[in-house]
This record gives sequence, structure tokens and C-alpha cells, in this order.
Amino acid sequence: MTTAEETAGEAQPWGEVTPDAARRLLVAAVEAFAERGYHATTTRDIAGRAGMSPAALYIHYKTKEELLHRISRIGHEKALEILRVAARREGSATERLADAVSSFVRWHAGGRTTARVVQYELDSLGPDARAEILALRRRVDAEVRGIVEDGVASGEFDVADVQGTTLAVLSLCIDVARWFNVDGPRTPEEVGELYAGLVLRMVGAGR
Amino acid sequence: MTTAEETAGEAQPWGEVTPDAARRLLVAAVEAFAERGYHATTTRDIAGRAGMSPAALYIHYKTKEELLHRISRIGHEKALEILRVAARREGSATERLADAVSSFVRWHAGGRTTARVVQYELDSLGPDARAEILALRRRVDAEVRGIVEDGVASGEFDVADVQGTTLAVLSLCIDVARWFNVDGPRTPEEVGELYAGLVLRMVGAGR
DNA sequence: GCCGAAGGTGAGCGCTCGCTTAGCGCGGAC
DNA sequence: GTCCGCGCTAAGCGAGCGCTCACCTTCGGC
Repeated sequence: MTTAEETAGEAQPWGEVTPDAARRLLVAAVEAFAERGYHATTTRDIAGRAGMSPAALYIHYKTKEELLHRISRIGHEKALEILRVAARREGSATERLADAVSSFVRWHAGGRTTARVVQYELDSLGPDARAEILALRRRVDAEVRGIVEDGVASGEFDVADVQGTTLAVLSLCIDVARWFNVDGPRTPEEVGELYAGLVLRMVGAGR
Repeated sequence: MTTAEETAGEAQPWGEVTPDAARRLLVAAVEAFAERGYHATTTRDIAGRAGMSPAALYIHYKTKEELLHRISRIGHEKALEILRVAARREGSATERLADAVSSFVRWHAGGRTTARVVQYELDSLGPDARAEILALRRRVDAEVRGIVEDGVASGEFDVADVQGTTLAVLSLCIDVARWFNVDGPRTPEEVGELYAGLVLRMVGAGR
């Protein structure tokens, strides 16, 4: 039901997917997977949302799972890039962590449709695709852990369990995709600001 | 594959479900839903895990969805009870919040099988069942918010956005069910302790 | 003007799904 | 001993699934 407006919240989404018909199918799949879940979505539903016949899907994708795989990889790459930009900018560890959390949360809230699929449908992938995505997740974890370690080294942060705290920070951000409601009282920007402040407290910044 | 050991981590699970055959089916459904998700689980799989024929399921439950509904209600009631006990014990808001978080997290980590179904398969319920469960969730939220409000009133906590912070605390705890791994490096007790400390920092306790 | 490739459709295959139905075995009442 | 009723099974129904196949259109190159 929401085709243009909701996905427009994401910055130029899926621009790298060509040709046009393949992108329309992929966008339709993202919406359907986010609404109903991978297993509850039919190939007929995806094709119908894209305005095509059921058979058209198989011209551009070998299986329904390949669609999920493509969505998941592109989404994880986008998430990783967001964190890489925040981690590599100039500034203190405090500033970089706040930036990382607020932009990561904005992505999960604003692009909730995509983020839901990316974060919660991993188990529906086969072993090989799943392993590839898990490797991307470890790089996501490493980016955040790097900032936390920098802050501990510089004395800005006070963290006893770096790995556990990093896990908690990422977990907090990712779960936004589960509960965030576009019609709710908060904008993605507001949640990003709130969460950045909470995370700085979690790492003991500014004590 | 894991029948006795994993569910044994939960305290006397599903003791209220009778008769015995109905309980065995329900436990089998919890395991299957947690492993594969509701839509990817077949009624034949559930019956098979319980050592019965596919038709046996329909003697005790009207539909597959009724199984999920029962699991979800019992699970939410258990979660709510855990928080009620922590919220109503004697002690400062700081002590009660730490208790609530650590016991809530222990439940999500130790009973990850159940918690996964309870927290992540809500969308697979029909509108009526879903509305009933959402009412239980609001009560869960109210319990935690009550503790946070008490802490703010007594001056123990420093929280600008009580509702938003409560949401974040619950979100952090719930997401444990997604990432916790029984074979991982941490016990449920360790995660509970770690998270209680992080949450106290989030609410600005002991500054 | 003709041709081949690319991109699409309508029909439908084989299969498995949730669920139903007819009937079997067996323990307790009398 | 007989019979009832409960708990269960074997078999299978109609429907909808992922996916395929034979065929049709459109269009750039020559």
C-alpha cells in the first residue's frame, strides 16, 4: 500500500540495482518481506506489487531466496558504510560514537522497511548466503568496537567489558527496527539524538 | 534436536498446560517456532517432534495459530510476573531497576527458545489475539516505567525523557533473545549483571 | 524488411500445506 | 462379557505454493 512515500524516506534506495524491472521487483520484495516476513510472502505477491506476472520474477532472479540474499547484502553494506563514515571522521571518540549511534539509529528508524528485512530475516537464508552476511556483521561489530576502544584508550570512556558493551550498543540500535512506528510520536532524528545520549552514558563518557 | 536440556534451563516450563499430550505438543511448537519461525513450521513437524501423528494436533488445538496464541500469552504473562516481582520488592529504585533488568535479561537469555517466539512472532497472530498480547505488553512497559518514575521522583535517577528511556531499556533486554547464544562465552547470569550496570548508567543512577 | 536477443505473459506442473474424516484400540462402568 | 467414549491414527481433501515452459512482443543492427 505504501510504495513511494515510505521508501522515499531512505536516501536514493536501491539505485545500484539494474535494470529497472529488477529494481522494481526488489523494492516490492522489501516491502512484502517487511510486512509479512519472508516465509509468509509469496512470489505472486511480490510480482503483483511490481505490476508484473508471477513468471517475470524468474527472469531477473533464480529463486525467491536470491531476492532476500541481494536485499540483505546491499542493506548490510549500507549499514556498514554508515558506521565506517562515523568511525573515520575527525573528532573525539565521544563525538564519533554519538555520530555513529545517531546515524545508525536514523537509518533503522527511517528505513524501517528495509532494516526489518535486513536484521530479522537472516535465518531464512541458506548456509552459504548466511555465512556471507555474518561476515559483514562482524565488520559492523568491529567498527563500533574500534570507537569504544579508542575512547577507553584516550580516557574518555570508562568501560569494563568492551566486547559486551559494544554488543549492547549495537543491539539497542538494531532493535529500533522492531519497535519504531512511522506514525508514532518520535521522528527518526529524535530517536537518534535520544539514543546517542543514552549510549554515551553507557560507556561512561563525560563523568 | 534439543528437547530436554535446553528447555530445562527454564524454571518448570509450561506446567500449567494440561493434559500431558497438549503440553508435549505446545513444547514441540515452541522449539519449532523458535528454530524456523511460525510460517516456516509445519503442523507435521510439530506433531512429529511430539511423537504423534499430524491429526493429533487438532484434538487439542483448533488451529496452528491457536498454538502460537497460547504460547505468546503464557510467555507474556511470565515476563510480566518477573517484572512485577522486581517492581514491588522493597528497596530503592536503583535496586529494583537493577533487579528487574537482570532477571528480565536472564529470562530472555536462559529461555531464549521461548522468548524468541514470544517477542518475534507477534505479527503472525490474527488481529484479536494480537490486540490481547499488545495489552499485556503495555502492562510490561508500565511496570518498568513505574520504577524509572520512582527513581526520578526520589532524585536517584536523572532522566530527561522517561517514556523514551523506558522504551530503550525494554528494547535492550528484549533484543537479548535475538542474539544470545547458548554456546557463546557468556552465561545468562553474566549478561544480566552486565545489562543491569549499563541500564543504571542510562538512567543516570549514582552520579 | 528481416532476424535474433531480451524481456515479458498465461497456463499449469508437481508438491506440500493446514486441516478433516472415518474408523481403530483400549480402559472403565455395569 | 459388553459396550461406550476418549484419544489417537491413516488416509486424503482442496488450496496455494515455488517454479517452469511454450510462446509472444518489442526493438536495435544491418
